[in-house]
Amino acid sequence: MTDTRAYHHGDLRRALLAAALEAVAEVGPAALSLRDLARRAGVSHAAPAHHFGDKAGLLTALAAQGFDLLARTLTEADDDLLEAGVAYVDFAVTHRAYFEVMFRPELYRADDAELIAARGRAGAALRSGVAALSGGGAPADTDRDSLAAWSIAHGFATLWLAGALPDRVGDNPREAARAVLRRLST
Amino acid sequence: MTDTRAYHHGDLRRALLAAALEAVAEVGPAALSLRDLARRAGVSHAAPAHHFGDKAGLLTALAAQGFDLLARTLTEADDDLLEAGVAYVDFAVTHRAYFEVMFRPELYRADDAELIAARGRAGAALRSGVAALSGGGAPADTDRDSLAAWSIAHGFATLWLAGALPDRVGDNPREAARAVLRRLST
DNA sequence: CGTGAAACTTGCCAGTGACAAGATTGCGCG
DNA sequence: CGCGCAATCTTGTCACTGGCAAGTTTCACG
Repeated sequence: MTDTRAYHHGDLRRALLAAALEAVAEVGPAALSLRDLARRAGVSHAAPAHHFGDKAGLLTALAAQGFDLLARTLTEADDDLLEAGVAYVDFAVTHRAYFEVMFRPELYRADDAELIAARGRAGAALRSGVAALSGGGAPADTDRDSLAAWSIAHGFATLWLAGALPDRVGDNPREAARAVLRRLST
Repeated sequence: MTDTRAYHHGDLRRALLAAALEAVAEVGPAALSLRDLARRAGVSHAAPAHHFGDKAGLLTALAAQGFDLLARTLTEADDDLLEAGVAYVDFAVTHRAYFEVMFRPELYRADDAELIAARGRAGAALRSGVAALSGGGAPADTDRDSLAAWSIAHGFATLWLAGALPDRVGDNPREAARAVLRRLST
């Protein structure tokens, strides 16, 4: 337990990102306060700016981490498209804070190199899953299929997080998602 | 042209909502500033509070208007499920400001009566469209089908708005949506 | 006409993001 | 070993925001 010393926190960047993840989960990405993060990490109110420049910089780092994690998650379930979709929804629910930042590009620097790379990896994982399933169809078909698969998984996840779905869908996101996602593959 | 007079604007509530719609389109719902709205309407910084209580109150009114508009839009294309889906996506793109507020319940009062009513109307329009198409199936099937249809349309719309879709989908949302939504009905 | 309520204003406070300038520390290089 | 320099962090400040309180103006209705 390396507790907080004066000056040279040692791992401030990571500590701030961890605090940011908590804070986003509590109040959402837009209401995030840099000064609150600083308090949580036990540093002064201007310390975060040194590591991330500004709020957008911090959220950019968070989004990149999120896309990276999503890419790894999707790669694991790559052989089964239905399970990849379920994994996508599960990711959104389990790592809600990441997910909420990732798809709100107006809050971060969408032209960040590291972020673009991580997002590309996630997209590739998705597309390869679709290609594996649809077999040797034309690339244009794969394009449309992956767009459809992504749309339905993303839509369900988003609606779930927004609490917009009717009560009858239950409280088990994986199960509910599986039932809905199945509609695509028939 | 009833220009702004001192005291008793006459139609401040409506003027503020209109200004809010513009402002949301420009900076997003989270970055909305009540004081900016007041300036746009030519009133003092505390005038909005009188009509809406606080920021959440104003966004509640906006969201309710949005759900009402969506319900009417969906009702028009009710007989054709595919076209209803296209209309949903089109609504999101055309009335982006409404759409972005509607599905961010943490920003407004989700228990508002008027809002719940409007949202119910939109949901009913969606469900009736699905029921009409799937014919005399079991209600449980209709449930799942409408969830799937809603998910794919909502997902595509959300991804489109977030700028997350690859460039190859083009710049015509209706056309692109139609291609993707077709995957569901086959 | 006049009175009470509705609509709007001015004034204030705590909190926030961003910036500037200063203090402290550790690391590399002689 | 020690010294200078750059990275890290702090303190101080400014403009802006949301929300509240109290005062002012206007309208509606008896």
